[in-house]
Amino acid sequence: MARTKQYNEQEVIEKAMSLFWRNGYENTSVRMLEKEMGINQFSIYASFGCKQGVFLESIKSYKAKLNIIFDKLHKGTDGVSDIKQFFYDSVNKPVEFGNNKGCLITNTYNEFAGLEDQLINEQMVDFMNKLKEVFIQKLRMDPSKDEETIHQQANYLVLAKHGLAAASRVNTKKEIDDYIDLTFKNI
Amino acid sequence: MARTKQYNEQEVIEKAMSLFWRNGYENTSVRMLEKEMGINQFSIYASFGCKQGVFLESIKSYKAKLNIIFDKLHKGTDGVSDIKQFFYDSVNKPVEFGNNKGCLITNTYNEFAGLEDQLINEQMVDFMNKLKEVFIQKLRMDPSKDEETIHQQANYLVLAKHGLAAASRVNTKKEIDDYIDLTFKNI
DNA sequence: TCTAAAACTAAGCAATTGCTTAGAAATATA
DNA sequence: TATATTTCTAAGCAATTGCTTAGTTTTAGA
Repeated sequence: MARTKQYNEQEVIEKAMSLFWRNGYENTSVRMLEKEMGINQFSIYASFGCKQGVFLESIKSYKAKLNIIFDKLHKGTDGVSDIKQFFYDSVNKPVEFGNNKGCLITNTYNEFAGLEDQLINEQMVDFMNKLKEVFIQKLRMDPSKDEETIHQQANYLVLAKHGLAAASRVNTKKEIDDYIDLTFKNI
Repeated sequence: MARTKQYNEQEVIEKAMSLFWRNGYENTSVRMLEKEMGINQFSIYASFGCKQGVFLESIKSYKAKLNIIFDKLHKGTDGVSDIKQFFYDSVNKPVEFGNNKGCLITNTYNEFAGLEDQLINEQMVDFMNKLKEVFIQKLRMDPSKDEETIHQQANYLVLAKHGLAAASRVNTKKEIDDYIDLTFKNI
């Protein structure tokens, strides 16, 4: 009945994600997206509605990638040391898929922290809660910890993970490793 | 010989600082600065050269304010517990001077982490190094710590401080306090 | 009191932003 | 093969960006 799409939406979102990851949301223009995604603005808007639509899809795609290390954490049976391994994975895996620095989610969290974008904030809070829940589940594996300690430590770890992601954009590997090591000395 | 300035440069920079602190650099336009500073664009450019000039002066002004708690840390004689108090001060004092969230330096650090702005990066690195130095000095007060431990812990604390500032923009007081407490548990 | 120099106002500059649209090109079905 | 329908190209939209400038107002010193 009509002409066929010349691009694959998942493929072009992957490219958009990489660009957003490198530059942040505001510093990525639709013209830059055009070039990176290899399709015209018309196609971008036809497929994703608006710039924010492209971004939200990019985040979804990123989360899907993250699920690899997230699942690993979920399935682990070693409690705290699984969380520690998750910290290491978080700073190492991103290098594997795209060589971009930091974490797209955390970068976004920081970029939008002051502003009040409901859609984006939802994505962030959702992610943070999910993270905290898994941490709690892992911490509960240690029977010596009471519930209050567990929640306190979970709070601590979520913020530490957040700080780690921010640090991984600029700090050296040694600084990062020192940080992770000492973080878990407190647990 | 000529007309006198109708504004005080330090006063208007104070207002600019508050605006940058709330919105970040990119999300603050020169039109917004006009309104907040209460002076015309001509005056802004005459006094500070360019938008970035206003920003750099704002950062200087912020650092000066920060010196109050920085000096307190410097003069302290209790080593690690001075650092811990500095962490508490860092999240409480900002509320006193302007009720803005987080830390302007850290916000800037995050906003410019990906980009490569030399002038701004200089300011950031300078601040981080200064911070690390004081931490090292305080850690050395404990004679049981060897130099390697001191440097490792200093690295850790700088990153923790950074994460804390980011967290203080969005997290609750309890989460923040949990974080500080655990951060110093094993230092 | 006059005047030269600085401070001000307000309009305007080109470039960039996110987004739209008119029209040409392609193609699955009738 | 013909056509209806979608995809694509490329130009253009108003709004906003950082910054400039022509022209007016103010004021310290001659």
